[in-house]
Amino acid sequence: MARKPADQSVNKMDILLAAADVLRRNGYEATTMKDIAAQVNLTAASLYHHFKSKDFLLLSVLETGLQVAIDQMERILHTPQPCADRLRAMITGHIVDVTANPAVGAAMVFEIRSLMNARPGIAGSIHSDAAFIERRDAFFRQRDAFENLFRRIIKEGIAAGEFREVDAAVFTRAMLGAHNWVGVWYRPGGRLTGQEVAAIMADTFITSLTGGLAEGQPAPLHRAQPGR
Amino acid sequence: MARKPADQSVNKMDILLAAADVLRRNGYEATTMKDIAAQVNLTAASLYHHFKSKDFLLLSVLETGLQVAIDQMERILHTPQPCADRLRAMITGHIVDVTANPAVGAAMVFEIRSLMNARPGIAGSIHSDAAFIERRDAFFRQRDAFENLFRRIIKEGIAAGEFREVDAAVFTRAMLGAHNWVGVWYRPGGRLTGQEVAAIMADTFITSLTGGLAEGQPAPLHRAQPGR
DNA sequence: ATTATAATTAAATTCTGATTAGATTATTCC
DNA sequence: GGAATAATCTAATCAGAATTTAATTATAAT
Repeated sequence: MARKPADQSVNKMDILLAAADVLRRNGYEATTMKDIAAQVNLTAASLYHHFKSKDFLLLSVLETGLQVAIDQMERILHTPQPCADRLRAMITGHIVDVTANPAVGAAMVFEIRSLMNARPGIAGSIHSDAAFIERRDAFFRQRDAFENLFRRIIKEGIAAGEFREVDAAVFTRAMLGAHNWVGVWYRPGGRLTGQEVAAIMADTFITSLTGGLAEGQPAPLHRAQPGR
Repeated sequence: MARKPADQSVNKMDILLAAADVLRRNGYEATTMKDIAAQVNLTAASLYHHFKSKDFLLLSVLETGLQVAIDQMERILHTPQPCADRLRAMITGHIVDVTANPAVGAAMVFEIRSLMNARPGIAGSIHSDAAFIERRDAFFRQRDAFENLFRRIIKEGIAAGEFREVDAAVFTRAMLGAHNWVGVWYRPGGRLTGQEVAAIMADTFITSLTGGLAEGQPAPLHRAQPGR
């Protein structure tokens, strides 16, 4: 046919990564197409060759980030280890992802709402586009599925007697809130690596579930000295 | 002097609450002065009688929300109870606040970045206003102070032997991430009340620190059955 | 009642930013 | 080399939004 990805051309993935980065800094509404374009040495108009609209671009960023995370979790989940070990792997996997690419991680936290509000017809987005709504809803289903992966293994661990009885829904959200927040405060090159942060966080939640008594990494416990 | 708060007039606090609500739904950039004004039956122009600019309005929303939280924490903190009990009170206090007013809670999560980016001179905000920068920086100092309240009591608990040794910085952020996230998913009238959510969350983190062995609420623990 | 001022408004101003239209340039296939 | 198409650009278009200005209305104190 014609022109291939060459020197001056960028592909969609380049744009998505650049967009994620700009989004992390500025947020969806404050990010202009020009900002994103500048990041990959294009003009705003050029972006419309790759994406139908700003909304679709955002959606693509989020879809990509989420899919990576889900794939990884699924892989871990179907492993024949104790629940605690699998959960530990899931937590560290997720957090390492987030620290490796804080832009996407932060977008996942902050831009969800913009996506929800990208209502067709309503001032702002002009998508009478059923296509958009459909893809957006699919994204939200995926996100729920992601949350469910965690919820499920917690329930499994409780059923197996590995974990104490907790409210799986709230516990899961506490975890995911903590994970998501990492994308906000984590800075590469700081005191801790992504791996280290991940290990600490996993320890935090696994200890909460097992009381620090079960298998897994050692979780040194000072016996409480009642009464301060 | 003249006109007092009467029928048609609204006071600043009315506007702040309304603004928090609109902000939660739309986010800072997507929220127009008109949106906020409509919420209190005013026109956009009227808001400028009460607030110097949109940035100042946002800042006021956040300041108010944070101050409420800090006051409450301080009160709890200077109580002569074991660290675990004080921490529990702090967690539940914070989360009940968030669930009682998810708008402010969510703003605290989502709008922080808009506030950071409200740079004077830079396209968008026109504050060459040193006043704005000063107040904004003061806000960030307050936010750090808030985080420190939690960090401090964790360290105190570790020193007292009540808590196991954790990385206080990361643990604190895990907690606050979980708390903040509540403002995002919590819906009044759902399965759980704010109090219930708060209790579960407090339990989650305190158990992680004490191994469920110390004082405090009972944290039933199924002995792990090693090897699934 | 008069006056001073607080609260509000409608209308104008000015900018920014998403999106479109119409070329232009580069690349591959024949 | 020519045809077809991809990738990009420049220059409009167009709407929405923050802020300003210049009135207008209401209230309290004198």
